[in-house]
Amino acid sequence: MAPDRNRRRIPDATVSRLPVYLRILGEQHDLGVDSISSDRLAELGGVNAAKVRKDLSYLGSYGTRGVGYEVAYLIFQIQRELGLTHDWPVVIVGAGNLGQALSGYGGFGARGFPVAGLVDVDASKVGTLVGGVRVRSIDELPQIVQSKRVSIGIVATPTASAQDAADRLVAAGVTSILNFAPTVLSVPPSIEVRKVDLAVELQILSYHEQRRIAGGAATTAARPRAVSAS
Amino acid sequence: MAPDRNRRRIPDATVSRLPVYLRILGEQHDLGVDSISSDRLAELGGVNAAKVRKDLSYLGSYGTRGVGYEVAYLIFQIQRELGLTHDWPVVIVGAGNLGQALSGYGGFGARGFPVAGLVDVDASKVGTLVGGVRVRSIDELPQIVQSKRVSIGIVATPTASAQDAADRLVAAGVTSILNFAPTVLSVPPSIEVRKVDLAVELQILSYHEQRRIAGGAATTAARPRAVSAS
DNA sequence: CGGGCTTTGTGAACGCGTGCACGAGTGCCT
DNA sequence: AGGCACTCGTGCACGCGTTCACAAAGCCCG
Repeated sequence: MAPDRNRRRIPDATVSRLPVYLRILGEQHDLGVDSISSDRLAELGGVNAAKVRKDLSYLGSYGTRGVGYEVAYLIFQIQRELGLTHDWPVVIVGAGNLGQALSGYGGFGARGFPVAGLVDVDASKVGTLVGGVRVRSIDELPQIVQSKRVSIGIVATPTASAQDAADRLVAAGVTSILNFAPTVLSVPPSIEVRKVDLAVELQILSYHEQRRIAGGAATTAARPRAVSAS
Repeated sequence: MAPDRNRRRIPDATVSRLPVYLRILGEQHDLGVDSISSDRLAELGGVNAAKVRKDLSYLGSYGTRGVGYEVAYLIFQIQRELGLTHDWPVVIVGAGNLGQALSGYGGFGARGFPVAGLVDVDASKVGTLVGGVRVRSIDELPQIVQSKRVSIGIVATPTASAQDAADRLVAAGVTSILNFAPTVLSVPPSIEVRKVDLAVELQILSYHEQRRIAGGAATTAARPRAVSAS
C-alpha cells in the first residue's frame, strides 16, 4: 500500500474538475475507447490540455508518454481518489418541490449516491410517496443516518428552515452538507458544506447580460426594485 | 455621470459574491436596519471583512467611514451593477423532474427572473400544466424568446438532449445559458454558460469524506495527535 | 537498432484573488 | 473646538492556480 497516496493534498480546483474527467472517461469507455490523450480529454472537457495533465499528475504518473492514458485504469484511479469505490447514501431534508425532484431523479443512485431517506417537518407530508421514496418524519433523522451509515445530508428546505435542518443533520452525525437554500449555514468547522444557489447563478448571468448591453451607453437611472428578502 | 462605471471590470470572484451580499442586505433591510458595517456584513455572509470592503469598492466608494454602508443605497448600487434593475425573463427547456421543480419554484419570479416559458420536445407533455405554467412545444422557442425578450435560457433536459437544447436556445437568440445537464455544452464564444452539476458537488463532498476516513491513520503528520499505542 | 514522432510530466513564470495593515475620513462626546 | 472611537478604502505581500515550454520517455518504422 503506497503511503504517499493519502499524504498528497489535491488542490480544490483540481478536485472540482476530477468528476468532469471521470464522466467523460466513462462515456469514452462505453464507446469502446481504450486509450485517450490529454489533448482529447481537454477538448471534451472544455479545458486546457496542460491543466488536464497537471490535474492527473496529482493522482500519480498513470499516463504513458507517447500514448496517453489507459481509460479504464484512469477511471479506477480517479474513483479511488474521490472515494467513489463504494456508495455514499444521502439523506434529503425537505420534501418540497426541490426535494421531490431530487428524490425522483434517478441519477444520484446511479452515480453512487442512493437516497437513504427523505424527511420533512410537515406531518401532513409524512407517509406520502414521492418518486418511489416514502417521506418520513424529521424525527427519524438520527435513526436513518445511523442505521444507513449516512454521512452526506442535502438541505432542500425553504430558507427559513435551512439552519434548523443543518443543525439536525449535524446532530444526527452527518459530516458533509449540500445546501440548496439561499442562506449561509453556520455549522462546526469540521463539517464540509457546499452551496448550490440558483438565484446566484442567474444573477451572475444577469451581470454579464447587463454588461453586454451597457457596453457603450450610459446606464439608465431605473427605479429601484422592491427589496424583499425571501 | 461617471463614465468609468461601465468600463470598470469587476473580478469574477467578486461578481459571484455580490448576490450573496445583496440577499443579506435585503434581509437586513426588511428587519429595519438602515446602516451596516463591513464587519457585520462579512459575519452574515461568512466571509472576510476586508474582502467585503474590497468587493464593494469595485462598485465605487459608497460607504461612509466611521459609520458603514447605507443599506438601501447599497442594495440599489449592487442591483444596478448586476443588472437587476429590471426583470430578466427566462425560458426553461425540459419539463422533466427538474424543469417542473424549477417552474414551480416561485423564487425565480420573485427575484426578477420570471419564467417566460417552459418547453419540451415530448409532444405528450405539451399542453399539460406544470406549476402554473403550461408546457409548450420546443418549436415555439424562437417565438417565445423574441416576443418576451428572453436572453437567458435554462437547460433542464436529460444529458443526451442537452446539446440540442443549447443549440436551439442559441438559434432562438438566447445569449446566456444555465446548464443543469452534466455535459460540456459547445456554444459560440459570445454565449455565456454557467453549469450546475449536482453529481459533481456530491463527488467533491465524497472526496472530503473519503479523505477524512483515510486521514485518521498515518497521514496528517502535521498535527500531533494524542500519542497512543501505534 | 537508431531516428523521428508523439505525448506525458513538471519546472518556472505569470496573473489573479486574498488578507493584512494602516492611512484617511466621519461622527460623537466632552 | 478638540480629541477619540470607529470604519472605510487601498497599497502591498503572499499564496494558489493557470499556462507555457521543454526535457524525458515511450512507440513505430525502416
